[in-house]
Amino acid sequence: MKRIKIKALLSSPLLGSDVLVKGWVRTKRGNKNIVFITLNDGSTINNIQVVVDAGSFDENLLKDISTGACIAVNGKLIKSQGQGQNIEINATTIELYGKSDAETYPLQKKGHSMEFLRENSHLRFRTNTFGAVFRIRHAMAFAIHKYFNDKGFFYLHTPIITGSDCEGAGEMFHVTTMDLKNMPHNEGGSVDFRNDFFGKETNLTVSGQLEGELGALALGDIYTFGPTFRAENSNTPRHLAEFWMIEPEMAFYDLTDNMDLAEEFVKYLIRYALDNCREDMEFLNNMIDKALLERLKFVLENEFVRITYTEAVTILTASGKKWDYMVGWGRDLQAEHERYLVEEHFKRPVILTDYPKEIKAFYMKQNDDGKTVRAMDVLFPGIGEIIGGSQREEQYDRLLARIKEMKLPEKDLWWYLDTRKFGTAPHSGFGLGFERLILFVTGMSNIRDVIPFPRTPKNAEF
RNA sequence: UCCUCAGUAGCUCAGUUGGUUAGAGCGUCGGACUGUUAAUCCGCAGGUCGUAGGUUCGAGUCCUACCUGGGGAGCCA
Repeated sequence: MKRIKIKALLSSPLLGSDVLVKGWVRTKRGNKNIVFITLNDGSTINNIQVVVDAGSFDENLLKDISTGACIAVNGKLIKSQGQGQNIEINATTIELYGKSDAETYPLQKKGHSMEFLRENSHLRFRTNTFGAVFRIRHAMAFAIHKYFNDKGFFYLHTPIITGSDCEGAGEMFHVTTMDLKNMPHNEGGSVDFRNDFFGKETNLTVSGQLEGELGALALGDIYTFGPTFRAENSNTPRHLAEFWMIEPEMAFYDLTDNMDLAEEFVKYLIRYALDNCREDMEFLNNMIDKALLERLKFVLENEFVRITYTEAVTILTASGKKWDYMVGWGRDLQAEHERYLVEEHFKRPVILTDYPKEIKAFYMKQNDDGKTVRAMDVLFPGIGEIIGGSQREEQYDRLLARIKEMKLPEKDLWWYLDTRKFGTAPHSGFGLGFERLILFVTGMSNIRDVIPFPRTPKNAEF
């Protein structure tokens, strides 16, 4: 007999038919005569109740069916006599695949703290919350590919090991095959990488953007979606040392096109989650964040506010608020400022544009005022910056001048500069932190709980 | 990295101005119950109080350092 997934079983139940389900026991209760097993197989947040006539089964088998055990149940699908569910399975045979010692199995029937479950990341998939989160995470990954594919974007695989440290996005993890206890040094005292695997210093990528631009300036519209690495000692609920990023890069897009795409893209993903992950979303709305669905619908129904950095500074100055950090043109906006704009002043997502060039990356297109660049940050309530992007500087001379001004290693960027030398084109792009999107969509509050195996300072277990 | 709070039973927590044998709920285990819903009821077991020093007649409680975790900040996505 062929196994049926619980999701399929529940969506079109054939009452009276014999079915075979396989899954993990959530709870078991009952007495000498009748036993109820709540079974979940991960296909859906919903469980199927298995009813067992205790007299017709081996006592020891029933004893071994404890929370966490894995079983296969063959039985008849019937209308439930009880209250909590419509259908249930009247067990004919039960095969025990794997026992789960009740004394040592970490997960109880009752709830656990997020911190405890994080220490048990190998088992937390078996909880309702993490089942929901990771099903939604999958759906979002799928929707990202669908959105871009439908729009004619090409998925470009940019390298994970990189030989350049030019993006300036953060501290990098070194990649080497050399003996760490016996690193060769050259006369100046610095490490000699000439005999290393790549013959030069290499790192894990902090962004695929620069390579993405190379693709866009030939294929038109591309996107990357892959892991990125930052060796920053960031200890916050919004940062990971290893996280996934989506970076579209589009030829012939100006900053407005870029903003339009970013807004449409994020709204598409939110709508996809609401339309396709309904039960998981409702569970999270009930158990994790009562305002989740309402907030997501609000974001869908309202346009993002678009203002310039200069306008934001004016608003912040005029607010009369006492800030921990000073507001002033030329200073970067702090979390408290961004939060005020998003959560108090506008009460909706905000896109800030045209930042002072001094606080932004070298590749951003310089405005004619000589002071600002065509940057955009999309700010979300509760999360802060979810997207950072810009129109890129396509003029060779200006880009080179900026590289020199910022004392970046010009010779390492020869391939990047070549795109401006040969058939340059206006283009734009942005980066979306995948886990930050998942945070927003699920209502979870710690980024470590929306990636299966979080990598953070002092933590690489599992 | 900085600020701040916390670390006591498997889990979640209580523990009075420092004072005898450190408590509860849940879970586990044993028992009861013929339809349960994170079942219910009865009972047993379970703790070198994060680690290392120190103060004191006496430390879970006070002090110092370190470790781990939460929240906030910085860096950013």
